[in-house]
Amino acid sequence: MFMTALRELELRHLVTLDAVATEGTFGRAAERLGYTQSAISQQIAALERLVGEKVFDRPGGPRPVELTPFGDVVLRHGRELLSRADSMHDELDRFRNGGVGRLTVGTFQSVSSAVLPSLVRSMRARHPDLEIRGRESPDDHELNRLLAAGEVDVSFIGGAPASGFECRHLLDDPFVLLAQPGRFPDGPVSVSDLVGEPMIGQPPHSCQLLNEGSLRAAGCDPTYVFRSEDNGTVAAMVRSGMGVAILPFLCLEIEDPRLAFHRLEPVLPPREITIAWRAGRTLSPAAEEFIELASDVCSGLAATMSAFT
Amino acid sequence: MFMTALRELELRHLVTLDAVATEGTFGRAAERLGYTQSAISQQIAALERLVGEKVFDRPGGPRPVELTPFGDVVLRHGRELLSRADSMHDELDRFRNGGVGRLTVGTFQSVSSAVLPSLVRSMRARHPDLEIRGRESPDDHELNRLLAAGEVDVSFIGGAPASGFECRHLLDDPFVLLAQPGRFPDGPVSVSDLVGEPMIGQPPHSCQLLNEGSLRAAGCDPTYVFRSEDNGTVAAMVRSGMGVAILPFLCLEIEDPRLAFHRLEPVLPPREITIAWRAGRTLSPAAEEFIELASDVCSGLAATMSAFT
DNA sequence: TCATGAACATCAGATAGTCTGATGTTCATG
DNA sequence: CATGAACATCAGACTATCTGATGTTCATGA
Repeated sequence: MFMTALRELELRHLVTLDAVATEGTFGRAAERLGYTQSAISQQIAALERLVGEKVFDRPGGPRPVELTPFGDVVLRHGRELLSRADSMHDELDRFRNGGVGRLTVGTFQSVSSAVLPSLVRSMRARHPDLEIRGRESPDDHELNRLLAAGEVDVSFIGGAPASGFECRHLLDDPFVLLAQPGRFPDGPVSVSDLVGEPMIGQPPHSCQLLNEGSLRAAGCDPTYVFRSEDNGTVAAMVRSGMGVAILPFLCLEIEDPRLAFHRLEPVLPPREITIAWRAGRTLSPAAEEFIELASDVCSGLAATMSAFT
Repeated sequence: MFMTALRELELRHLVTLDAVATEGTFGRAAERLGYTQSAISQQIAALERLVGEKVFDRPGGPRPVELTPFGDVVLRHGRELLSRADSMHDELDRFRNGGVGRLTVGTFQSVSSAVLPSLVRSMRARHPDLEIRGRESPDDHELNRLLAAGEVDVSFIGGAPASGFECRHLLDDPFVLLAQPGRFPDGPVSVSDLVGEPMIGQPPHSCQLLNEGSLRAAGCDPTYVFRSEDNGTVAAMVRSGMGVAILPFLCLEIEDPRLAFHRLEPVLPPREITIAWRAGRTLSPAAEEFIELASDVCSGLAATMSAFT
């Protein structure tokens, strides 16, 4: 709760006080500030009315004015206020550029490992003073909640966002089959060949639901013998021969020789990776730029991916 | 030199921003601040014009407004500005009371030893946060110069101050004769008895000139065989029998049994101790109070002195 | 002693900003 | 679809501030 006594104080008054104290006379201060002497006289009078005491002694005649001890106190505080206002102005400018502030991003595992590293590196390189934070959750609903609550400014989402959000499509992430090498011949595997195959998957949320739905639609009602949140665990289970897995491409460690991956036929509808924000809310320039950069990085990623699949 | 861009910013705008951000709606902010909703709307619009961006997202309909990221930056800085303005207000109040600030006092040796200790103790007791400084000089001209230059706020002066100053009389400090015990019979000594007597004195400035002039006027043209700035040295020379000295009473260490002091007849015009400040200059409340206290302390001292002489 | 000029104060009028009160627009809710 | 909450806008009154002209004070120098 802020006081009421100086509510009518304007920065202009303090700028004038400073100018007069620096220049020594009302006239020169007027010249410096582009006012007339009369205006300065009236402004100082207004300031004195506001603070309740004379801030200058006017010796009269052709002698310059001089700060009173009281005026000196006002001036010292006034200069602090002005320099705070200046730094506010500077920071607003930098903020308009995306250069300062805090950007909190919602994300989930595969984006965190495949997209964020280079994206954050680019943002940091452009704006070293921007504070970038992340909140990771495997669950789209949770990410939507964080976004709605304003706990994150933007969030990657593995699918279409809930209503009340706007989003931008970044990437189609195809589902691929993960199996032991030799379990299937090289090349695409038909969904019908998976009927009855024990499967490893993630807990039933977000893209896992999408993928199970697609499989059923394609005529394969999968049986899950193991579910884990952790993609590494899923891969390990597949390596051990416990079953096969269908995962979005971005979840894979494609260099692992102990695993083979196959395209599926028919192709399942891919997981769509988007970045979302609250509808109607003004985004910070940093967030706007982040979205642009994310789009660029994902385009690059899409090109790399199409070389693999 | 302060920037120009936010010169039209008023603290009122920031108070309003804070109120709306806290209350959540323009209407409640209006109620809190005693305005109408329309006024709040216009003030926020003015603020947005000044900073160049929207500070609130207005979702429309019956939903409350919400800060934009930009508005959040403005608010954070604005609150700092407001709290600075508050602390300025507080300090001005304390200053009006004499409680803060710096008070620099010009002084000379006998005042420093006889008057200042208890005076400074009283001021400190009343105003623990007031910073009290002193500048000592044996020469009234130097003290006047310090005063004129504003290097001291008030100054004790051993006589009438130069023109351009106002002063307050504090004390009449009588000149007394200092001699070896037995050199003169107890009681008053006639000035005529000092003719031809070798004398010890101070260098020819300030009260020393006053005292020599008075002696000559009383028919005694003194011969100085030793001059020292330091009253201790003068006393030592008298003790050693080199001569006698005429000094203001306040310069004496009256407990020294190796020295006798005598009133003079006729009584020489006393040294007048005053406290001076620049004419026409507003004094700080602390300085005003210091002058009052000095006056009190010196009244007490005058009573003590009259018991001795 | 007096004219001069520097420096601040004051006044009147024009202008611009801000407040109030009434009215308009938007939109979630039932 | 009517209601009501919430912000925007508008007109009019009022106030503050600026300009330009004029007044007052006072150190200086002829």
